[in-house]
Amino acid sequence: MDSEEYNIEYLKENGFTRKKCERCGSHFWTRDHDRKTCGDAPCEFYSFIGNPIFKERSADEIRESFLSFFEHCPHKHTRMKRYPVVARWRDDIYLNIASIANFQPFVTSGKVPPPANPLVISQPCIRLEDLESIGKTGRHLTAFEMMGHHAFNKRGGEEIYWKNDTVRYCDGFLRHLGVDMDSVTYKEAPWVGGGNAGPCLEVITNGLELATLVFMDLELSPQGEISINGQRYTKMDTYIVDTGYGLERFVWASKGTPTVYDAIFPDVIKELVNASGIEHPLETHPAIIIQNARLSGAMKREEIANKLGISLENLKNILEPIETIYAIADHTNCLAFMLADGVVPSNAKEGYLARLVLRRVFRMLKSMGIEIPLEDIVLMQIETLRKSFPELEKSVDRIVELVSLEHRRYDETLLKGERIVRQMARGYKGKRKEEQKIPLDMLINLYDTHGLPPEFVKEVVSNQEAGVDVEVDIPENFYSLVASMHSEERKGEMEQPIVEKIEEKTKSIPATQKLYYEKPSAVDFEATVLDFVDGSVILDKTLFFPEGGGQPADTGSLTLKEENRTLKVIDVQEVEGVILHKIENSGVSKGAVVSGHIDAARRIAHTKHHSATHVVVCAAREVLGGHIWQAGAQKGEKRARIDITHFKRISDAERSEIEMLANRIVMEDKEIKASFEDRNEAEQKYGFRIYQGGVPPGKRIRIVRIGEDEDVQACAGTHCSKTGEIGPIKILRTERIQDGIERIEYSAGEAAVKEIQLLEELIRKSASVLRVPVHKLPSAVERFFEEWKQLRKENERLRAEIAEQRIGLWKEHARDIRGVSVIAEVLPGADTKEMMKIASQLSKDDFLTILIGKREKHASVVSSVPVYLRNDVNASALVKRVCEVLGGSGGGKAEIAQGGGTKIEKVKEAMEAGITLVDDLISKNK
RNA sequence: GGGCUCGUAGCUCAGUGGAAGAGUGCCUCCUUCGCGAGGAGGAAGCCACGGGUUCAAAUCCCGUCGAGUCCA
Repeated sequence: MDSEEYNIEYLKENGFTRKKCERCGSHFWTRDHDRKTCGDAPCEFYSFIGNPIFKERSADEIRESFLSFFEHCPHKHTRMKRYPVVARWRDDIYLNIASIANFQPFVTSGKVPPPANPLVISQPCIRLEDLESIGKTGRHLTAFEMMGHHAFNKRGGEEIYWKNDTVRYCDGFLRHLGVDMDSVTYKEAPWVGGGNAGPCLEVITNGLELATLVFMDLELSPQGEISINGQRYTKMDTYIVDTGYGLERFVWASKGTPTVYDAIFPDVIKELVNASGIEHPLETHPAIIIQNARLSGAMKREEIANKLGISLENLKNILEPIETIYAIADHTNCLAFMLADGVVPSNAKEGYLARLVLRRVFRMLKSMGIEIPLEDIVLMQIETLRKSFPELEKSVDRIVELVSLEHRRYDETLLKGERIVRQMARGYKGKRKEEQKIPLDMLINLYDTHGLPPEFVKEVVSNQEAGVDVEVDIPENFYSLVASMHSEERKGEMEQPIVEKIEEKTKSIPATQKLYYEKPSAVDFEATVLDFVDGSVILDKTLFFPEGGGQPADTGSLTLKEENRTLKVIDVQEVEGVILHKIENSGVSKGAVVSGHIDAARRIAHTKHHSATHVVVCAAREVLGGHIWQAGAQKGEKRARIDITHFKRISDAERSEIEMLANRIVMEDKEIKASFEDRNEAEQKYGFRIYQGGVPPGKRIRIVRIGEDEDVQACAGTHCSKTGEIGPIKILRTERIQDGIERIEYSAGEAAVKEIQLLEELIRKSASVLRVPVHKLPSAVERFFEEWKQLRKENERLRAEIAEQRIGLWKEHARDIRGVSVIAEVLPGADTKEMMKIASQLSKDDFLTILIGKREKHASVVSSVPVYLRNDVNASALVKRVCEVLGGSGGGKAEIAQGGGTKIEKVKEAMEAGITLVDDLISKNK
C-alpha cells in the first residue's frame, strides 16, 4: 500500500515522526523521537501490567465516556443502540463480528443511507476463531464490545470527515482518559476484510493495541489497480471511517491486572475459584503471574519459563487451572449474549456455534470439579450486564430451560459415547501389544460422527477393565486436522460467480411502477413496453408480482393492442427495481402498448398463504416463546411452510394450540396494513424482528403490520387487507428439518378446506374398510393389529405342528441310495421356512433330504445332510445343482441349504439331477 | 449450506446376503423364615416405513420418516 495514504496532516502538525520498527519492520508514527519499536506485541511487552496507563474505570464508565466524548465533539456523533450479536441482516456471517458489520452491506456500499452520520456505537461482538486460545493468552475474548465512531462519505458529496479528524479524535479521546501521549504509537497496517480493504492505523500504547482506525475505501475487484496480499482492489464510490476501540482493553489498561479477564470478570472468577477449591495463583505465585502476564504478548511460554528460571511443566501447572476458569468466565459471558439474542443451540449454522461453546464449558466445568450449574453462571454474567443491557433480563427463563436441556443432551451423548468406546476397546482384547493402539482415523471418526473428543476417548480407555491396555495418541493439531478434512471436501463445490449480465442491461432502465402494491385486488392493467431483454418484457408499470420472499411469481398474459397478439407470461423476476416478464414467444417492440392480465386464482391463493404465514409465525411465537425466529419460508397455491427456530419438537398439543390461535386471529378479522417506511426509523420503532424473512435492500422498506402490531415484518409480498380474508388455516404437519429448526406446513383459504376434506375422506374410507364408525377407528385399528399379530404367531405354531406330523410321514417314503436313507419329495404349496424345519429335523434322524416346494410361479428348494455324511455331501452344492435346473440358484451352510428357481415345469428333472448327484458323491467317497 | 453415523425384544446392543440372537428387565416355578442371591422354564420382534436388486434381504441399492454428530 502506498505510504502516501498515511500522509496525515494531524500527525505532521502535532510533532509525530514516521519511523520503521527495528523488530518487525513496519512503519509507525510517534511523538517520542527516541522510540525504536512500533510498540506493539510481540515487539514490546505489556508494560501496563501492575502499572495502569490511566485512572481505573469500569466497563460502564469507559463506554459512557467514549459515547459522550463523540456525542459532544465538533462533529456531534449520534449515539446508536446496540445491534443484536446474531447478524440477522447478513447472509454471509452468522455472528456480529464488528460495529461496521451493522452497516454492511447496504450502507457501506452506498445503497442505503446510514441511520445517522456520523454515528457512535458500542457494539457487542462475537468471534469464535480463537476458541482454543481463550484464557491462555490473557487478551482474547469470544465476546467483546467494539466501540466505534463511523463517518460515511460519498465521493462527490459533502465529506463528513476523513483521516485527519479520525486521528485527531482518537488522539483526543486518549488524552481525555489521561493516557501519556508520548507512549502512543500509530502503526501503519493495511486492513483487509469481508471484500473491503483500506489503509489502517493501529493505536498502541505500552504494548497493548487499544484501537484500530480503518479508512475503508477499497473493494475487491478482479480488474482492480491496487494489489494487497495478492488480491486486487479498486476504489469504492464511498469512503468510510471504520474505527474499533476495544472496550475491554481500555478497562484492562486502566486496571493493570494480569489478564483482561481479571479486569472484566472479577466477581465471576472469584466465585469459580472458590467453587473449584483452588487458589488464585495471583495470591500463591504473584511474581510469576505478573512476570508471565507482562511477557505473554511478546514471548512463547517456553521462553517465559526459561526466563523465569522454572520448568515449562511447572509454569503450566501454575497457570492451567486459572486459565480454564478464565475461559469459563469468557464463554459464559458470550453465551449470555448469544442466548439472550435468540440463538437456539443446534447442529447447524449459528446454533451450532452456541452448542460448541456450551459443550466446551460443560467440559471445563467438569474438569475443574465446579458444581455450579452453567445456567447459574450465565445468570451471574447477566446480573453484571443488565445495567447497560437491560434487554438481556427478558430471556432469563428461556436461558435456564435451554441450558439445562443442552446439559442433559450432552450427558446423553457422553453416556452413549462411553459405551461405544468401551465396546471398541474390548475389540482390542487379546491382540498383540503393538496392535493395541487406536489409529488416528478412528479417533477422528469418533469425534466426527459421535462428538467424542479424543481426550474423552483416552479417559474412558484408561478406565478399562484389566486385560485391555489400549494406547491413545492425540496429535497436537487434532482439531485442525478435523477442520482441514472438512474444508477439503468443500473445495470441489466452489462456484464461480456468474457475471450478472442482466443487471448491466437493466441499469439504464427506470424502475418499474409496482401496481400490485397500489391496487392489490386488480387483475387487469395497461402498460407500455420499455424494452425486451433476454426473452423478458420490461414495462413502465405492472401488476405482475415478481418471485421473492418465498412467494412465487404471478403468471398470466400480455396482449399487444395493435397486433392483437397474446403473450403468455411464465415467470416474473425483479432485478434492482426493474421487473422482467419472461414470455414464451418473442418479437415485442419498444413503445408498444399492452394490456396485462394476471391469473387471479393463483395470486389470491398466494396472497392468502402469505398473510397466513405471518399469522402462523405470530401464533407460534405466542405459544412457543419469543425466541421463535423465521429461518425460511415458501408459499404455494395449495400449501405453504415456515421454518422456525425452536429447541425442541413441537408437541401435538402445541401444534393444536398454534392452529387454534392462528384461526382466532383470522376470526378477529384484524387489519393488515402495508406501507413503505424509512428503514432506519422502522428499525428503531419495531426492532430487528422485522427482518424475519431476510433483509430487503433500499432506503425505504415495506412494512406489513397485523392488528395492533401483533406482528410486524419487512415484507415485499402481497397480502390480504384483513385477516378474515385469509380463511381457515389448517396445519398439516410439523417436521424437524434440523436440530433447532422446526418446519410447519399449513394450508389457508379454500386450499385448507380441501385439505380437511381430503383428510376426512381418508378417515371415512379407512373406517368403511373396517366397517366401523369413524370414531371407533383408533380402537378398531388397534384391535385388528393385535389380532393380526396373534394370528401370525398362531400360523407359525401350526406350521411347526404340520411339519412335525409330516416328518413321520416322509420317513416311510425314504429311499435307499447306496445305504443312505434319502427323502426326496415335492411339497405343493409349502414355504421355505416350513421345509427348513422338516429338513433340519430329518437330518437329525440321519436322513438326507431334498425337498422342493412347488408354488404358482416359483419353486423353493431345501436340502439337509446328516452329520455323518458331512464330509461326503455338501448341502449347499446339492441345492445349487437342483436350482440350476430350475433356472435359479441357491446356497447356504454345508449341513442345510436353500435356494429356488422359476422353471416350475422342470421340478421332476431337477429332483432327478439332485438324486443323481447324491448317488455320484456317495459312490465316489465310498 | 455440506459431510459422517445410527434405527433389531421394555432397556443396552450383537448379527452385514442363507432358520432373528445375547445381556438385562418382566412372568411362573424351585431353593430361602424373609431379603439378597442361585437354579429351571416362559412370554416378549411389521429387524423404523416404502420401493428396488436377488432363488433368497434385518443385511446390498434408492427414497421417506426419526435420532445423533462434525465442519463452514
